[in-house]
Amino acid sequence: MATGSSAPSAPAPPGSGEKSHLFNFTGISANKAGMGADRKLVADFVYEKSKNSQYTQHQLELDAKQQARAELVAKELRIAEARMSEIELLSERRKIEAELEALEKHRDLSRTHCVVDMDMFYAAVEIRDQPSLASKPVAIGGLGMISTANYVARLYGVRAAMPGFIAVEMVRNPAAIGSKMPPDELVFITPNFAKYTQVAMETREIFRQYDPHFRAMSLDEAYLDLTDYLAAHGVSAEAAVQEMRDRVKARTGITCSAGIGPNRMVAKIASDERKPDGQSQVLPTREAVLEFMDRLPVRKLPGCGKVLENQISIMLGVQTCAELRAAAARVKRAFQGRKTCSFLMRACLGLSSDELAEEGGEVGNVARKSLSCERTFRAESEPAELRGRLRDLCRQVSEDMAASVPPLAGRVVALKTKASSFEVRNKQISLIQPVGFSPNFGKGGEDGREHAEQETARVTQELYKLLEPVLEEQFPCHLRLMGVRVSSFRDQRATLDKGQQLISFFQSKGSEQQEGPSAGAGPDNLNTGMPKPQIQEANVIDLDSSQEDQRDKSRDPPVQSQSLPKGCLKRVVERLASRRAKRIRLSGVCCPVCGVRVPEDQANRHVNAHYGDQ
Amino acid sequence: MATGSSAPSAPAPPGSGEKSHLFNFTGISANKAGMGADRKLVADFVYEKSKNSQYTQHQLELDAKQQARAELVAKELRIAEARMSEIELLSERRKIEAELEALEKHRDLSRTHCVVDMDMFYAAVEIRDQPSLASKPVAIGGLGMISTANYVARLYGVRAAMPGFIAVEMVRNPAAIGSKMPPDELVFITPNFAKYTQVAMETREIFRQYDPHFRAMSLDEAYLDLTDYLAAHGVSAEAAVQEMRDRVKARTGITCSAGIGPNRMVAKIASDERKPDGQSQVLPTREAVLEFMDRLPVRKLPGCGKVLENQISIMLGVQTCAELRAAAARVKRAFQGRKTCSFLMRACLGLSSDELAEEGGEVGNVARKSLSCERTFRAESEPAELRGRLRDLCRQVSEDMAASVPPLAGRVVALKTKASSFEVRNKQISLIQPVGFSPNFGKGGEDGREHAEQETARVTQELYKLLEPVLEEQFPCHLRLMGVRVSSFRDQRATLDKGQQLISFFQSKGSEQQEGPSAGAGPDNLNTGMPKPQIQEANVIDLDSSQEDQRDKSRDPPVQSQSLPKGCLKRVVERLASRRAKRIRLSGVCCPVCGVRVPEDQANRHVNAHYGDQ
DNA sequence: GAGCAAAGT
DNA sequence: TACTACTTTGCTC
DNA sequence: CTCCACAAC
DNA sequence: TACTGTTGTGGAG
Ligand SMILES: Nc1ncnc2c1ncn2[C@H]1C[C@H](O)[C@@H](COP(=O)(O)OP(=O)(O)OP(=O)(O)O)O1
Ligand SMILES: Nc1ncnc2c1ncn2[C@H]1C[C@H](O)[C@@H](COP(=O)(O)OP(=O)(O)OP(=O)(O)O)O1
Ligand SMILES: [Mg+2]
Ligand SMILES: [Mg+2]
Ligand SMILES: [Mg+2]
Ligand SMILES: [Mg+2]
Repeated sequence: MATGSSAPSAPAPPGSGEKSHLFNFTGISANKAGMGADRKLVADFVYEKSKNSQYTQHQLELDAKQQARAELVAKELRIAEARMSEIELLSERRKIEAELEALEKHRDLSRTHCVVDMDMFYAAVEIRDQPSLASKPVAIGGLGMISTANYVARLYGVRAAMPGFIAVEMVRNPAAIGSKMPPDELVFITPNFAKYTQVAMETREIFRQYDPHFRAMSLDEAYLDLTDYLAAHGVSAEAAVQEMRDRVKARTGITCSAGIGPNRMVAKIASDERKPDGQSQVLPTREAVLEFMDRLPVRKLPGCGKVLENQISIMLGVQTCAELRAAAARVKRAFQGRKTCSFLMRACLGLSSDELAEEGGEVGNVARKSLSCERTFRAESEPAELRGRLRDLCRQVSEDMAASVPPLAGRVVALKTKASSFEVRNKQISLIQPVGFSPNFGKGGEDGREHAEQETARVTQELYKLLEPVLEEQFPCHLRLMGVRVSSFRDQRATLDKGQQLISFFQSKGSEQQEGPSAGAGPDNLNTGMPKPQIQEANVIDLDSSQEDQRDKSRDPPVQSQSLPKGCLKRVVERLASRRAKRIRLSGVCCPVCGVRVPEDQANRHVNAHYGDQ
Repeated sequence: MATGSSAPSAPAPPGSGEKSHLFNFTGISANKAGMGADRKLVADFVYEKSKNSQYTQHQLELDAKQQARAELVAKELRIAEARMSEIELLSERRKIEAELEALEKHRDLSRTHCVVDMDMFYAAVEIRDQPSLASKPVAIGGLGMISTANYVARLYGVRAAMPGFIAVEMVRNPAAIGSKMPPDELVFITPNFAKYTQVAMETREIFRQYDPHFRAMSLDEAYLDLTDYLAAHGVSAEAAVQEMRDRVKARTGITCSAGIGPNRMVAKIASDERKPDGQSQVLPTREAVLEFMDRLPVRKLPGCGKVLENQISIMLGVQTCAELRAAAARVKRAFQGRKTCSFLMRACLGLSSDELAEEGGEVGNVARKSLSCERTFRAESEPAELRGRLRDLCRQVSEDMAASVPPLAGRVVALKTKASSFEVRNKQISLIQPVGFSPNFGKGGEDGREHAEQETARVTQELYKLLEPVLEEQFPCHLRLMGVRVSSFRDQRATLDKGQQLISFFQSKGSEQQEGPSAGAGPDNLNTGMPKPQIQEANVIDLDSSQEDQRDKSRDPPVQSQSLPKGCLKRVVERLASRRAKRIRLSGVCCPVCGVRVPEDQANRHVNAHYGDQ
């Protein structure tokens, strides 16, 4: 099925009438698309709607680069394979089989994992609060960007991460994208993050009863190890999960879907199988797992995004996990030396890690590693204007650092810029002395408020003084985005809102890393494009693994939400947060973003404040 | 038509089955109600829905007090009249007629005033941006409170200042309030103040071309003196206003209505006559004006709210302006010594002031006299919690003061509280040295950001230190609202978002004030309830008037918006604002709330920030 | 001047 | 669960 | 360590 | 007019 024929090494000519086949893979790919609208037609539609935009121009360049690399590797692979003798091929095959068997030995089918994921989460909350919307196409977001859409809108091809103005046209003209829906008007709802957080906290109360150590991956998604619960209660996983989902629905009025499997990755993928309000189980046998995996498009593997999917397709001619497994030898050759290699090998066998490496944070919470704030705006050249925005970002970051528990101080500060051409740059500064707050900051109880604000102003200023010269270097420039980021925290303990990065979450440690450079090592950073780690159970193979400490595998209480815009609103709340944080005795709920306890009636406002204005 | 029979001096028994007739006048009264729903049924419905709430309990107490006072005065009036001899009556009548004639002499019909008021403003903007809402009942606000509603919703009885949860039920059950609309679901939209401000600024660009000195009374309302324009262009008022309205519609996509009359009050009332997308003119003849006024319910007079309306009804048995004029003698007796007296006398003759007393602010802008921030929350007793909220309010006020141009400093600081019983208290502190910012604050240009933030923190702290003890005095308490206000500004020049208070706007100076106590002076503060000033043209009678300087009557450029919630969001924006304010050279638009220039793409966010989160 | 209530958006 | 936010004015004590 | 790109929600 | 915001990871230089 490999395509890779005419490879335009230069950026595809924009506006050259026919759309670039490259842009194609930027659009909606095999994965979640489905339902009502034709993937290709949607991609075409989106492309047509923004053919001549800066955004598209930039995307085309990225795509072309990826495509060229993929095709080059594909070519090299073909050449290398052509060169290989039968003996070499046989030996390789045997080696691969041995490796797969080795992996197989560590397959753990003894535990029962479950992934719960709310259905069309933001949209569901809004529709719950305004049921008359249920029958209409609804998008959460605005004309600029959509965060999610209800299933009606999805029938028109509307998706998360789709610009709203395009979605509008799709709903008005369903025929153009192969949808049989009648023309309609897309209803937009500005996100109300506070509400979603509130709902999320309610769901987590329930999850906790099935696994006190569950991990929340985002506001709408949780990972549970049900093994102990099932043993203790003597119920089937199916029944327990059904009950849990019923309780979520009863408590929040919102449906969720769940996947049950012998490890988190399988459970995660399974959670998507019966998506709206359903659950599905992959039985804990090797056969069931492999059968389940085999029919999956590789894109379904968490960590396999559109770029890797395209690489696999172009380089290996592979679409499904079954094909991937069959092509294990080529995978090795194509991705050798990269984590992607063992990731793919393990993933297509349905293997993943089950441990909860609670690196850092509180009692098992995941430690935050960076904190940032960025904003898109109408492209701007005026230095004074840009400086003003930079200062706003610094203040925001400062306030967020102050509101963290414990307050943060970091040794790396970075400025992110995006030009009106969509070109992104990051410039970072490493410091000897961290910038930020002392660990005792915020302990001032009733008083010390003034001190807190002065400190925040101080950190704002320090960040600004550090980054303003960095910005200065960019002039003249025409920017549409700036962002400020702090990392390398002095104190590891600050908990993050979400639990780990899901990929390494599935893979824990172990990597593929250089087994010696191989075929795929194309020019420059060819083959670069994908970072996916590997799967890795509690008992993992770990070929290389020059990793850190392993610590106790105790699972831990969740509490958190998800990476969300911390926008303007955040401020008000943030302050409330930092203040509230000082007297935990107060009633209220824990904000999953900043971990701070806020009074219930403030919860909405509070969490909203973590998000952007827009 | 006088009612006043059974006068329950004690608060009406709550939940005593039948609703109190007192609560009746708390509800929607004669004025704008109309359309689709039966006033009384709506009032009943609302009452039934919240019969036993703290809110209603509190309202009933207020109503009972007013009702008792009104009935007492009515009784005294009746007694006094019964005592009067025929001669006394005749002499009084002659005196009154002389007074009316005196007022009449100063009637000015030479100028052409116009009031433009956007139709269902907030709702119109939202519907413009989502036209599919046009046919549905839409409310701006939430379950707690509605700011406005579209005309569809109004057919169900939904109104501004109505709690959302009641509106929901009205739309679901239209029959209950005498509406013939089919049951439906009310669509709620969270206000997006930034957008409304943007639209308002666009309308004002147009208004300015018809009267460079026009006054903006709110985001959606402007007062123009068209005299010069009409003379210069030789067009009729009707044509000019029609053209202006067309331009507003073309520019903003939103309709407005307008009233044309010989003075502002008449124009204002007229603007409501053909409300959706219409205009009406009251010709500049005494006869036309009187005919227009005569048929008006007194409630239509701006400044005559539900309490005064009720007083007039109970005390005078008067409903319309015609009756009011005929009852001039009783008006005098009932309201003598109060500004209400001359207000009513002048108003029912269709007289009002035309001058623009630009007291204070910039070149003709209206000077702000106070600045405040208040928040409602779930009733709370915990001192620590309340202190935290107090500090937030102080910070908000501090930031607003900093963002004002020029930055503010005030000599009076006040704490407002509302108990869970809805009882409101205000406690103020007068200072020798004003608290706030030096007039040069914010001149720091590119640098001085840090200083600005430290100063803001300083003022926050000063406000808090002043008010925290005041709060302390209230403990123990159970509060549902707190507010912080600063007034008595050192510097008069800070411009306000709206132009004058519309009542005194109609009356300029002149007052009725004590001509010696008369009949109505009941017990305590009987007769208290109404503040309305009088009407008063450029050539006004002004019986007493121990007023201040008169200054030049030059009209002045408007620029501003309206009193809006400055809520949490405000913060982010506010800061942007204050910063931006320092370099006015930048492109962008002027924020009507804080007067600051912000880049266009930030306008929405900016203005939104002035408003509450909710 | 302090405090409350009414009024407007 | 759920009755606003902001500003000005009038009046009383 | 710096920077970019990719991935996820 | 209008293509996000936050965090983490992998890989290359
Ligand atoms: N690209 C994005 N940008 C911003 N927010 C996002 C994005 N994708 C998802 N979100 C937010 C909105 C979603 O409701 C929420 C959960 O994401 P996700 O579970 O992937 O989809 P979903 O819950 O909306 O629908 P589904 O029914 O497919 O799960 O996270
Ligand atoms: N009680 C209130 N509380 C908060 N905001 C209000 C209130 N009343 C009005 N507003 C806001 C929302 C309105 O759209 C805007 C203008 O008010 P107004 O002109 O009186 O009504 P409207 O423009 O919504 O309808 P219309 O003028 O067509 O009767 O001010
Ligand atoms: Mg989901
Ligand atoms: Mg999810
Ligand atoms: Mg209006
Ligand atoms: Mg108005």
